[in-house]
Amino acid sequence: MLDPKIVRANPEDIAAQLLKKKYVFPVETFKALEEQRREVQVNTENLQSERNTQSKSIGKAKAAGDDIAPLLAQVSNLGAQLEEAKASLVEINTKLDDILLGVPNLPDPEVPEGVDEEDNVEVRRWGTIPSFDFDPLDHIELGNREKGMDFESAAKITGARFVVLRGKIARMHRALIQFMLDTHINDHGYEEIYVPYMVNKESLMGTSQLPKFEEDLFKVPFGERDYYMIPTAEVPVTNMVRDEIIDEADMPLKFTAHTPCFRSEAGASGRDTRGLIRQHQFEKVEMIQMVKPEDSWQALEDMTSHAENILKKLELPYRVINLCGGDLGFAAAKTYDIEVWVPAQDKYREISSISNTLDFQARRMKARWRNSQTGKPELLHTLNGSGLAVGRTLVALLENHQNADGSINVPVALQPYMGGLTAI
RNA sequence: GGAGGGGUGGCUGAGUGGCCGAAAGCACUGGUCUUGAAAACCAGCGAUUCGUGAGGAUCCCAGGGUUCGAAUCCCUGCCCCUCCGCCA
Repeated sequence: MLDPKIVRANPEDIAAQLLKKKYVFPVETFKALEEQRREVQVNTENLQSERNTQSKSIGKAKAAGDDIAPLLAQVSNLGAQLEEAKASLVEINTKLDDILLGVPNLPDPEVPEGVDEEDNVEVRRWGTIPSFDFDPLDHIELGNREKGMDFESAAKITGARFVVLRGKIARMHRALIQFMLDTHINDHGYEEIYVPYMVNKESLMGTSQLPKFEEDLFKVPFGERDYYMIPTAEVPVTNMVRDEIIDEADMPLKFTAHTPCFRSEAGASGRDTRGLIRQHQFEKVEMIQMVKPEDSWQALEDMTSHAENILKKLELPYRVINLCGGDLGFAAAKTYDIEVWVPAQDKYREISSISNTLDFQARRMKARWRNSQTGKPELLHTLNGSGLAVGRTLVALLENHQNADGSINVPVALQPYMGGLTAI
């Protein structure tokens, strides 16, 4: 959520900045509501103040043994007025909250102008795109060898956009997870964390998947309320600091977690229907940092390099792009996507997304740290990034490292996790 | 699933329907003392919000209710703890 104080002070300016994200902020509605709010709030607080003093004097009179009947008569209609005022204040505040909760984060000035992925700006490339002296297969064909990748069974067991992995492919999938976690823990200084795969509404509000993007989530009814399957580890891990005040000495918090991710892909029917690219359930190793505000931009660069490092070790060619305003996510002020080369599609595909949300999520979550300079709690900054999406990494690995006979070379860094195998 | 006990400031922990935004301790900040530090002593120290300011409002798990007045009484939910049962 944006700082309501800043929005109030300059609604036009905020609206102009949000335009870069292709979001139209309802300036006039907001201003009108704000004006009403101010008026009704002052009135309500005056009534409350009046009631408080009256009640206090009743208490004193009673203690002194005086007759309180006339005093009671004085306050008799105060209650009804107050109730009315409170009710309309709640109504106005609800409307204002609805607006503010639906407003995306402001894009950073460094974010390029643009509408969609066409306008994203490439920052750098790494690696050499492989050239094959045979007809390379796609990951589905490669996975079919020895029934390593079985979409039919998954469709029977569950439905479309699920997969069954078997044998060496399943092992490689697991090896990738272990490799990524170990690298983040040992080389990049993250703490491993295991978290629930279902979360409550409050957590999703905190990281801002709710209230706007409920249709992207799998909901699980439980008793009187609902749980939701996590769409990313960002949700449970970031919410660790919800309603907390972190000691400055404990900053920054750097967590890495492996979790499955569940997405309804509601708006993507017909896209990437074949193969492992877009599934309802996929594994991801996530990096999360909670940092002091002055450190968050450096943290974004660090996290991006951490994700890149995984790809380098796996010998997979990639490029880093700076997302344009129109392609930027709801909570992000700036996002780097990392795209890996997918030979069968003859293009780069997203395999990681690293975002700085500044204090946007922290404000929703009331996640703060105690500034030792001021002694006061202040909002911290949260960042999240994939390091990496495991299913897509498997795709890239199979396709980029394939041989003419359909075997797959195992990159050196991954071999210890594959029992020393150099190829499968 | 059954039976009990709890949820109070950064932490621990008192709290009678009005004198409670809340005792006390710890932690923290400033000062005295000290070559410096520790200890001791003195002082300060919750958050959010409205207002230029004085000051006002709100917050004692959450949401309702009773009352002129609720941290305190009642109801519902959530969470935690103890015992019993069941169980990966």
